[in-house]
Amino acid sequence: MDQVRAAEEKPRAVVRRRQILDAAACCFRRYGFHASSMAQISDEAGMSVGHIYRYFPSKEAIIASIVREDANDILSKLAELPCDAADLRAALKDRAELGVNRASEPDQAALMIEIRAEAARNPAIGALVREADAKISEQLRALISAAMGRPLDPADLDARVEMFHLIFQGISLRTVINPDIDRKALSQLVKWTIDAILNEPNALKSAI
Amino acid sequence: MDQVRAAEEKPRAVVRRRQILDAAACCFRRYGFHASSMAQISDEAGMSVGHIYRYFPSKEAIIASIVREDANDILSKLAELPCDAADLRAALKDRAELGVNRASEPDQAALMIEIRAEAARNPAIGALVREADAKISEQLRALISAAMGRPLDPADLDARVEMFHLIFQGISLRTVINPDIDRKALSQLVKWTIDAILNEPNALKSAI
Amino acid sequence: MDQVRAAEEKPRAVVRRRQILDAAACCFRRYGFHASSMAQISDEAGMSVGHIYRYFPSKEAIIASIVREDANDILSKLAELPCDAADLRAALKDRAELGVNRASEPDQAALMIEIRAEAARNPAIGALVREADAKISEQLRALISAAMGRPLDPADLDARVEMFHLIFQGISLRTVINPDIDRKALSQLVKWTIDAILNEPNALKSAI
Amino acid sequence: MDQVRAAEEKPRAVVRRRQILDAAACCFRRYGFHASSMAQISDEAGMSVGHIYRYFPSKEAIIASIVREDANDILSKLAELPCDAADLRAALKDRAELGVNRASEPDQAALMIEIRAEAARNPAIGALVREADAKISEQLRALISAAMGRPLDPADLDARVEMFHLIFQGISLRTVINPDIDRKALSQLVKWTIDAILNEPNALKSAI
DNA sequence: GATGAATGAGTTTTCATTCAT
DNA sequence: AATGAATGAAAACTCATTCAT
Repeated sequence: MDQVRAAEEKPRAVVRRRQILDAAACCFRRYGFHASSMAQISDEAGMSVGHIYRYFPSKEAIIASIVREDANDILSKLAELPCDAADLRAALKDRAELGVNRASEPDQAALMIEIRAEAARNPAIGALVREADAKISEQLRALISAAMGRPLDPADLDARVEMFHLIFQGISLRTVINPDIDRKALSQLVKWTIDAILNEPNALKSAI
Repeated sequence: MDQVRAAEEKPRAVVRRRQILDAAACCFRRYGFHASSMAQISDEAGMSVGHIYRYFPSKEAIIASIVREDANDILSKLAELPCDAADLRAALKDRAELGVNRASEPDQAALMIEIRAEAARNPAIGALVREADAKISEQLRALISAAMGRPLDPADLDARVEMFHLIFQGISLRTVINPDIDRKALSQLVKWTIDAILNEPNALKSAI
Repeated sequence: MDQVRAAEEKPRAVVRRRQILDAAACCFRRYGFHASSMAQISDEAGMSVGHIYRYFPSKEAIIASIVREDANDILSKLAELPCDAADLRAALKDRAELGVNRASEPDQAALMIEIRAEAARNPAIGALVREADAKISEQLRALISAAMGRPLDPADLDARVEMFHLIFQGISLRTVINPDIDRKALSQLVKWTIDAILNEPNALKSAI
Repeated sequence: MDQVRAAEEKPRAVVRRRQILDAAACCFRRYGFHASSMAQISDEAGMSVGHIYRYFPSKEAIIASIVREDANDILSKLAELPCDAADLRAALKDRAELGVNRASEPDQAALMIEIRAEAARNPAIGALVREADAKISEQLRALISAAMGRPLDPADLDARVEMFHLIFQGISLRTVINPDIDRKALSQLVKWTIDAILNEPNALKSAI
């Protein structure tokens, strides 16, 4: 019986946490972090306010969890890319379309901007986002280095990494303001941009 | 003395409004729209809370004013660009560096993301931002068309316009998370990207 | 224990609402609707300000509840009167004394005038009071018709109904200004007045 | 020149006070005492807020002035009645129609109820209203005694005086709630009521 | 485990009143 | 005499959080 319990006990909590996170994400997307009240979240989660506090010590902790999940999501997507240089460049561009589509999903976009805006003002969330970003950047550094097939000056490499971040987060940002972009055309432009980022020889020298 | 007065009397209100807008922008950058209380703004403005309401009917009206000023700022920058196609392409790239520097100013960046996050949930602010965006897009459509020297499919042109928005707003977005980007390298990457956006023939056909 | 609970659980909210309404009525009588702050009401109710808002969505909703209760109170008093014409005329006059006593209770009087003053300017409360009044008037029309034993011109009947309203509400009004009226003498005058209202043949023709 | 001044100086202030009182009465009728702001009054009076304070030390002082004027108005109307008993009874009933019409003027009615409601809560205004009422009551006592042609027990007389107050103030009260009363029919009923008040022998004995 | 009643500090906004000009 | 800029205390209302049941 203890085994049955052990097998159920933990999932119970996991399920509850999921309910809460989904409900919260839903509210946050619609109203933003500050305009979503715990009462709204508990309504959406089908759970009492007080009960949420058994699973999360505060509203901010819910936000933090959502930020972490969002980062892990991206990381797992990046981990699916091949590691050998030959396929990588093609794979990166092939994936561009998927990336564009994901970044321009209204739900994804709304949450992205809400998270970044919160990171700008709330140091705790800011640290979390930066930490998550650093992990993604590390992956991107490896991918870009491999795709370009030669070592880059660190600052140059970092700038190219930023360009990757920038493009996909920028798409989400734009989606919030203008949801009617032609995704096909945008994907093509993103591919050309990736080409530019991966092909040009030296961003630092040329810049002078 | 009446003349001195006449020259100062009207500005009095203008000066007050400026004080308030500057104080508010300062608070908004640091804490966001919702975490900035009218009390904080009035402290920062060196003015009583009640007095702010002589100049703005609500907190939202202050936000709206700041949004409008931000848009006008960009529009006036775009208006400085030459209109003849010959210089335009070069000018656009020359201006890229200025644009990157502006977009990566921490103050500018923080306000940009705050405004967009607010636009995502507050319909009134959303409409204002979209309206301002539309004006900027119109300018950009003319500039890109002129620089490319030939007509583009409207959806294709719009996508290229979005790429311009996306890059500069994306830079602000990234600045909030990672303020230490090498601006020189980033400027060079942006120039290459602008080249890609202005040179490639047809984003819609290739995309198929 | 569940039964005990079931018997107490629902009343909990009812008890709370009562506490709030009683506290509010008390404040309203003493200071009026607008000079009674939610803080005062919550003090009087022995409850936090925020908690009141679990039971009433706004201060105006509290006022509306009190207005409704006041009207229901009068209606239930009228419903106790006999329906057959024979007893009615006597009953109306017998009840006059009770009516006078009720209308000249200082608490009742203060609330009555506060409600009417509010109805004069607040359209929502005005509608509520008129609606409640209409119900009472309907009752009074039936009672007067029955007591007079013959049909009256509608405008004539309505005027007599208004005289009933006027007398009892007027007593409350006067009580607020002059609480020391001799209730016995006043009751007698009211009885004579009711006689006048119920006996005279035709108010419209004579008026010409 | 001093004489000219003296003849103008005082009127200037008098005119200003009038402007303020008229504007205030207008606002008070529409929004009530508490919902009328000094800014609204000053707008209506075509005068700056600060300037009003040259003529009235506070908002309450304006209210007090209006209350006093209202009372004087009624007193001067009563003073017009004949003093000899023969005509008086007829005059009182003749005047009933005028009284009914005045009391049911919406403007008059709105102010009357606002004043009484304020008197119920604000001791200073309460005292003022009672004082004014006392003067009117004194007049009414004389008129009723004269009209009845014989001495009444003081409490009896006072009750009849109250009935007079009650009827006309009650009409104002009802007008606020139901402005569509048939004034002709109401006047007739009021005349019958006045008959009842002036004819019946002894309110105190009969009441036992 | 689960509820939701209860708190009170905090929010935006209004307004009578003062006072320098 | 006249203005209206300026104040700040108070209002209605919200909400994250706690805790008895």
